[in-house]
Amino acid sequence: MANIIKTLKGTKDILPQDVNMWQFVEQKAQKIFSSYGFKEIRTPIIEITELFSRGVGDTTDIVNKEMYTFEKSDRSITLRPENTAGVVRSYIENGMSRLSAPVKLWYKGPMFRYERPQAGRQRQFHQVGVEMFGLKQPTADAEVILMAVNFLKSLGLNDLDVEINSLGCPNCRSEFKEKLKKAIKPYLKDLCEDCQNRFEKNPLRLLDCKVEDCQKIFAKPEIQDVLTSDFLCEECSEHYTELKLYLDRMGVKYTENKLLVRGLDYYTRTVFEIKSNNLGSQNAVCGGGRYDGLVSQLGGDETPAIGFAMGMERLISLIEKKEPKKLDCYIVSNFPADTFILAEELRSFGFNVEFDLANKKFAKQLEKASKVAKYAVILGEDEILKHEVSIKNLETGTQITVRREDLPKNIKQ
RNA sequence: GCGUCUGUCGUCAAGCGGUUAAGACCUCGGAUUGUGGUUCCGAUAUGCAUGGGUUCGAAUCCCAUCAGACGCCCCA
Repeated sequence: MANIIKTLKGTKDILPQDVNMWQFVEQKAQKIFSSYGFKEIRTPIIEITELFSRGVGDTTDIVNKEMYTFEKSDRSITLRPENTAGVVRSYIENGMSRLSAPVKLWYKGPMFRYERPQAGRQRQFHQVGVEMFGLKQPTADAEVILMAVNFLKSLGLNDLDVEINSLGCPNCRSEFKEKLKKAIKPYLKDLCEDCQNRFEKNPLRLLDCKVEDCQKIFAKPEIQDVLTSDFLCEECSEHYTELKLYLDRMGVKYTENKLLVRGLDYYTRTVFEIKSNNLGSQNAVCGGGRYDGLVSQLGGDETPAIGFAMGMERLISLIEKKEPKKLDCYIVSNFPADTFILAEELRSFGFNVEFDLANKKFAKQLEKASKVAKYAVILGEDEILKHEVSIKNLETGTQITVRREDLPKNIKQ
């Protein structure tokens, strides 16, 4: 056992006994997102590195220190750390701006980030997400948030907190950033190391620092005044107000969190996050927002867009474990040639069927059947001669013998 | 990249310087060559993450490495 090969750090096998949970989430995603007119898209897992440095943002941790990047044929290639950039690339490359707006897309698949694993965080992890292109109206924001909430409800997750905020547009946001920096600057040297970094890189992130001394400084009135000031320009403010109106009318419960700042550079105006109290410190199951500047930044026409991503591992850890399904039938017989034929017949009716390929004893076969199947179909010498089969319901123990052609209608799927 | 804790069979574990390395589950075989899920027997770690060290003696103590869990940063 010493030299067996193991999965890489931060990666996991999804074993057969857990696959049904994944399928459950994927099927719900397919069903709910389709019901809003979203179409699935599958983009490559590897992309040119530039896509992410330009799309996700040079200053983000994701691009700076978390990407799996390698050189191949003089090109720098990267395993996707998220999928918005890839979907935007595809939208532009395939001329989807010529389709009638909105263009609604959803995806699922693995993402890769070189990080230290912890609860709810893997190096290879999986997301389901959606992107909607071409609509600047807050109705789009409302539909996307509503759909996220309904998707989570369909998984049986009802007690999650939805938080929303508006970051404003590039104009009003940069004004706000300057004001904030001006207010904090006098105290800069007293802040923790992380905060000092954030001050330059992303001043909005300063707000959620957990260090007590930093919090004390941020609590000062002159900083609080800036924080609570309404910095949104008229248009952004209207957009945000209208979104809240729709959410209220739809009965979506949310809290406004002025400190909510998504970590990726591309977000504008609406940002939102959906959190659970049962996940440990990585408590967001969903994060998303509007990114009106990204399509043009990646070389497409000016196109407003909004989307979200959810972490599948986090979702699955919150939903109740489901028992894997049993086989419909296990055929018990010591006549393999006849059993092959019977098994194929049953399979053609849509049943899941297995039988013993090792010619084990009758009792052993029945024991196996009771563990893996709902029915044991017994095909012995007597049955073969009379052109019959015996069907044993393994839960109730009752057994009947029927003519062979009547077998399918005596099995409940 | 930093911090804390943890690594004994496929799984869950006892052991805490001298044991033949408990036990349970799973798996396999038998009691039981056409009737299972109950029961009863039996099999399955020359091995304690890996590599060094301390010791007469190490799964037990020390160091390093690797891996896992959780937290920080950041994010889904």
